[in-house]
Amino acid sequence: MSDTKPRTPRNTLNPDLIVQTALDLMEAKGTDGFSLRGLAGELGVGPMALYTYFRNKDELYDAVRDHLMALVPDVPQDLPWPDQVRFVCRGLRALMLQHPCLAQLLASRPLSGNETARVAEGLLGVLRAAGLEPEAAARTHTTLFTYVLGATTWEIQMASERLDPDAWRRLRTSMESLSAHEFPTVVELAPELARTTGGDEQFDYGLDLLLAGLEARRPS
Amino acid sequence: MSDTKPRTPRNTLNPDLIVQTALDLMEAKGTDGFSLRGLAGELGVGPMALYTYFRNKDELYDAVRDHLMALVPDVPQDLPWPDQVRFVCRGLRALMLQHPCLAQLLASRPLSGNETARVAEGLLGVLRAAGLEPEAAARTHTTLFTYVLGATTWEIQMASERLDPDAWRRLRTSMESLSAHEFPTVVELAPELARTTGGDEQFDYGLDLLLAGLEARRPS
DNA sequence: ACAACGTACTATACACTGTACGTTAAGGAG
DNA sequence: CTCCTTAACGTACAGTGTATAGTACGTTGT
Repeated sequence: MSDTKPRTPRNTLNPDLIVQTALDLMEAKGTDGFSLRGLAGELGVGPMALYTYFRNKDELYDAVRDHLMALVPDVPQDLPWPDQVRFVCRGLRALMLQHPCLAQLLASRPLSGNETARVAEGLLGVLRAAGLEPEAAARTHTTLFTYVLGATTWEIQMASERLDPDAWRRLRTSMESLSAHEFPTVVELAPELARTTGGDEQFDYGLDLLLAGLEARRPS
Repeated sequence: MSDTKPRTPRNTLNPDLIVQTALDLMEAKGTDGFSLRGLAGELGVGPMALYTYFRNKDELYDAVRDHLMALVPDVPQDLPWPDQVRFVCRGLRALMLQHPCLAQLLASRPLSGNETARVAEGLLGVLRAAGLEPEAAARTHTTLFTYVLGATTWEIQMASERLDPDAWRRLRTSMESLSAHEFPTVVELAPELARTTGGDEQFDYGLDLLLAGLEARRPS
């Protein structure tokens, strides 16, 4: 009977549960709205309980990132190598679009963890099998990764801007207030720029450019 | 005599002074260490004084971004167009490396402001003059911009990781602890990956890939 | 069976953050 | 001189991550 204190029972927490709940929260309330206190509250636990499993917020972020990277599918082996490259890059982009927090997690922390290594292994293996020398394979891998990162980060950023009607209208008016005399090309291409910001076609356009450059470079 | 309160005299503040001081602070203490209170303190003023000139922190960020974009040089007119593209992209990257906060400012806010438009005008003009159709010019502009953004953001991120010897060593050991059986290519290419992360050569490699793809695509 | 121990969690506290709200005084206009 | 706009102020609020110390539980050794 001794109702000393309604202490939460032990072993209610574990890393996987924390990571999964953190991920859910990030998607529900946005990456910036995520906080350790909010996460602890969701788990029915004091904020400091999380420090039993993660040394700090950044380490939790790393765990969430690796948890997400596990969802990048493996490369199919029965495709020409440029299509394999497309498969990996599109898969990573699709995952970033589905989990916008992944973009920030990838951009703000170094790559580490087994699942991240698995994705790198897939792409690097494709490039090596395509006949690229070690240095070219490494450079190409970094190029492709940073392109996917930049393009998709930008896409997510623009999409989230469109969601806030106030910010979106202010952006439109600031665009329209540009001097057509000072910036003729920007004003002329404004519709195209707005239309080509984001979307599968835009992403594939840049990706194909990189692949075309790769093929043009190799004797093959 | 009435020494009521040592109020700071009026008109000590103006937008340019605030922006310049904010920029100095961001470079001195890092983008994350920057705070409105710190900025106000540096200016010898209460935190709320800043709200006379900027509606919130984001608007101040926008002003700092545009202030920095003014430092991107204009495109020289007497060059072949691929070199003009290189000039703009390298110029933007150089500025981002010199002012690391610019990377975050570009990635986290939409593009607006006259100086930002000026840079876009320069690159778009080059692409149009090179014979690209409006849509292709817009797509290429977005591709180039997102590549520069992603590549340079990543470069800055990696460089700052190297500065913290503790984080750097943890990254090395986590790399070395990867199973050579599970990730043979990653382990094999680890030295190349480490060497090709960042640097002018890596940036130009990707940029040249994009330009080669562009030239291969156009009849010319 | 009972005491000891490590561990999982809690409580409190600190030094911060951005900013909403209301106040006050300086400078210019009438 | 008075009035009014406005630049800067002070206070307060609801947050943040996390350092430090304390507490109750489950397991283990005897």
